[in-house]
Amino acid sequence: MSDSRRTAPDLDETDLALLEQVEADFDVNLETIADELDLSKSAVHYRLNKLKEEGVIQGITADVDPLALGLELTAITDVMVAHERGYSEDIGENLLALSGVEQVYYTMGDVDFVAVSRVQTRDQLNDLIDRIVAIDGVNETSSKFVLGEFENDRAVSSNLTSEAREAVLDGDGSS
Amino acid sequence: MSDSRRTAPDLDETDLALLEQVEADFDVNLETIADELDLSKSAVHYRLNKLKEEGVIQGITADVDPLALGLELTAITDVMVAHERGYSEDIGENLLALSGVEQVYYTMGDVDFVAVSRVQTRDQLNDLIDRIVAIDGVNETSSKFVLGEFENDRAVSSNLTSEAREAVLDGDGSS
DNA sequence: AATGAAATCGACCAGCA
DNA sequence: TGCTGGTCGATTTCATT
Repeated sequence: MSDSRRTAPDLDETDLALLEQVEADFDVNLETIADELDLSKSAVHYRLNKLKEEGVIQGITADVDPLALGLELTAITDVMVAHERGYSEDIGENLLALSGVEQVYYTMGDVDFVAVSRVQTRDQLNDLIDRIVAIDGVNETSSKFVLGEFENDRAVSSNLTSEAREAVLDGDGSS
Repeated sequence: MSDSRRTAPDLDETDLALLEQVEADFDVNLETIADELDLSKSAVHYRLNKLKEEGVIQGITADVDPLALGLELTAITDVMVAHERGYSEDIGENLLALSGVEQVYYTMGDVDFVAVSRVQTRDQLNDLIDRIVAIDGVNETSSKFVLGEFENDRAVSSNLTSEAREAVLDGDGSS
């Protein structure tokens, strides 16, 4: 389960602007970013390091196009489990461990888990659903086929409501 | 809608291994990767460039921890729309445009869209759902609260079944 | 597709506001 | 604490094979 970081660091507007930049594209000169933000290269570097150390930036990664690997079929599977025990964590891990499963959410309500999967062929999809059902504790599943995706490029920082932005900037200042 | 690339490039095992590396962590020396793959730095660089040009690598980005921005509440919302027209695309865009919405899937079945959202407070969540319902064409929604996430770090390349790996490596060789 | 050399960029340091 | 400017090592680029 994601259980990242304890300390909520307070960020200023420059940090937010920087995050928006690098969350969209890190494959540029530091100088380009520096110009954009009216900062020196060193200052950008300094802030980036801090953000990494604080865990705000969890990592720098390459984004791979699933279609380029032939993963043309996407499905969303609702998973219902037998509710007796505290096995939720295990079942979540088991779901995620299945190859093809990209993301697993543990949810409140009638549905216990939502899994997003990508595969190449209908056979693989069939097989994957079989493997989900075979997990110990899984009672029932219901899958939706994904016809299209609208993606935000995962831009967390550029996707805040104005209230949310303010709340981020209102650090408690206790550092 | 994601409609990325036309040409399905054929990749070899080195490309796949390289993708797995950089998809997990790009914040390292090229030499580290080169050592890992028994290649020269230049060769690594050459292949990375090719992968970027081919669109296999869509970009290099910083991954920001939503929790660090106070986005502690995640919801998955099923959206049902009025089915008369071909407005699906518009509705998808409208959903994604709402701040707080991170990802939108267009699905087959009883549910037409699935939206994943992140916000800081219950008020923001309430407000977001109101804004979803207010979109023209949206009929009904049903939301699940997310208690936990199991994430694959979005590692597309390291998440292939053995069949899928083989299918990727069986390029048609037409380049 | 891969190499090595030349130009460029980023990481780090000491010092400063 | 956050930033500056400069240095050195690393990376990108390009001509060459």
